[in-house]
Amino acid sequence: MPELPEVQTVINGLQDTLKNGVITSIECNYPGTVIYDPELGDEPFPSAVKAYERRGKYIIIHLENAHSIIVHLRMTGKLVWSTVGEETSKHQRACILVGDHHKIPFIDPRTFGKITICLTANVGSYVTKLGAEPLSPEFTADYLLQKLSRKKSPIKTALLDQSTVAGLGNIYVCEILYRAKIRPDRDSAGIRLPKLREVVKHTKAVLAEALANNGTSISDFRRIDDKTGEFQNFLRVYQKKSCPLDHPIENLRIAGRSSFYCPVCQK
DNA sequence: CAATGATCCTGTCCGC
DNA sequence: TGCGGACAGGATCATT
Repeated sequence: MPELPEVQTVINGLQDTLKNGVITSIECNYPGTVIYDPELGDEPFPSAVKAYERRGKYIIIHLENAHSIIVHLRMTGKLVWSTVGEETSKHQRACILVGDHHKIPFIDPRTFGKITICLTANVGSYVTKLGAEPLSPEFTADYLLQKLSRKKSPIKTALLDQSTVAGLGNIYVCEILYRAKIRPDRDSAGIRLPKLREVVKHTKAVLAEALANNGTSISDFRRIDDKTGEFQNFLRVYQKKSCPLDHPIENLRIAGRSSFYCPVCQK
């Protein structure tokens, strides 16, 4: 499940491999995976990469010719830097062709991932309703208090909502709430400022640690060279039987999502 | 307007 | 060994 650290890891990989290379075309191998904005101007390819950007879980590749490519990996998507001629995965849903000799297949068994091609000026219309970037100075306890004070949903659900904070998914929210010692089913609005400071502190810490470890590979996530990340080795509650203090972990279903937590450590 | 539930989809795992 | 069913879940859409 690619979340912020995994998405950033993919972008870091693109910066090391694709760099400012020329994208010659993007082929679509599964209906609906590649979306062309109706306002698209001229033929967007070929064009060299100008810059990379991440917003929440979106990978944004800006091209020199004022077009942009927005990639969302959803649950099982991955991009793998490859050489033309390498065999094609049966789960390849699209393919970014680079120069004359390279390709970046978009492999996504569950087919939820999307690649959108649009004018750079229109990127905002696809990357909408996103809250603050959790690693930015904008993400503070005061910011969270303002976002959560009127919410009726549990804290777990509120943190998964991309309009609260952009880039968190199920794994990291479980880990953050464990570190902040908050039960996932607690009422968002009832959490006071000192606790929210803990949430903010641990959010930034967990994401930074995961980033330093190239993300979490629970199932499908892979780096651009198809290697796994390493942060799965440091998870404390997600899919665990017991927490680091040896208390049994429970799994609560909240808003249809599994929520791993320690009933002893989290109140 | 906000919260909830269904939906998309396939590989994997479990029980019988 | 095989089969049916539950499960995994990010974002979007429809419904309450």
